[in-house]
Amino acid sequence: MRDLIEYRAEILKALGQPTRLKIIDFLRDGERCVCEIYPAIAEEQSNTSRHLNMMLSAGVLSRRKDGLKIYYAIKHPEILEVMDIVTRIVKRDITGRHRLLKAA
Amino acid sequence: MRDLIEYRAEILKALGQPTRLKIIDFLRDGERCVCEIYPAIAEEQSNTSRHLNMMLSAGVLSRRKDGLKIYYAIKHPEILEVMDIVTRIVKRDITGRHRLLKAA
DNA sequence: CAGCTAAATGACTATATAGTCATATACTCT
DNA sequence: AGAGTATATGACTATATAGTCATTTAGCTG
Repeated sequence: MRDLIEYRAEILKALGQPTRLKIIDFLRDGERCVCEIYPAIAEEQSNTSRHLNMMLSAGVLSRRKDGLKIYYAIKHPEILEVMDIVTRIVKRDITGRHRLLKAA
Repeated sequence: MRDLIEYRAEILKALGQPTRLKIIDFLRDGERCVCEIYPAIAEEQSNTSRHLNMMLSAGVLSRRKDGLKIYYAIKHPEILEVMDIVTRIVKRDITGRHRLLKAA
């Protein structure tokens, strides 16, 4: 049970960062190579590579080589379920939240 | 959409840390006061308090005062859905993973 | 009010993280 | 082999994080 907690935390932490979230969003409809990902999310190639590797070793992404290119994909469909649930929470919760009061 | 990403990341980050995960697990069957939480997870009162406050402002927990005691609870039932999904991923993925090879 | 209990916070330390720039590695094609 | 493209990594900086210990704040009760 101890190890399960660490592993769960690792997955959730991998998802809990804006740049990585952008990557997850971009990978939603299938695998993409790094050369497609970093321009899409407007981050440096090296930074993107680090985040991809981080999510790979957290068990969030999978990797496939094809010649020069390396394709990353979301490893478990449930990851997208998680994202959908969190999005739902945010959208429902966002009304009346201090966070949005600055937009007023 | 920009703000949504930040907010989603904040929630997921709040869940992605072992000590906070222990708290979430402990709060699974209902609200508890700080004085129950920190002995249950075997962490210092001050450290526990910080994590609780962090999850509160991330929108993961809610807080209720009752006299001297302050009761925290999981704010959205969906948080538990997220935890269940992640647990399922971990349990399925854990076989044949380097992480578990050290136990061999 | 005095003393008690519960929770939060200040000050600090050690470590982790995100990001950048430059470079190295790996593969392809001529 | 050499040029070119795709990805990863070393070295570094700045900031964030988790944790500890000591103290403060808040509310209760005698």
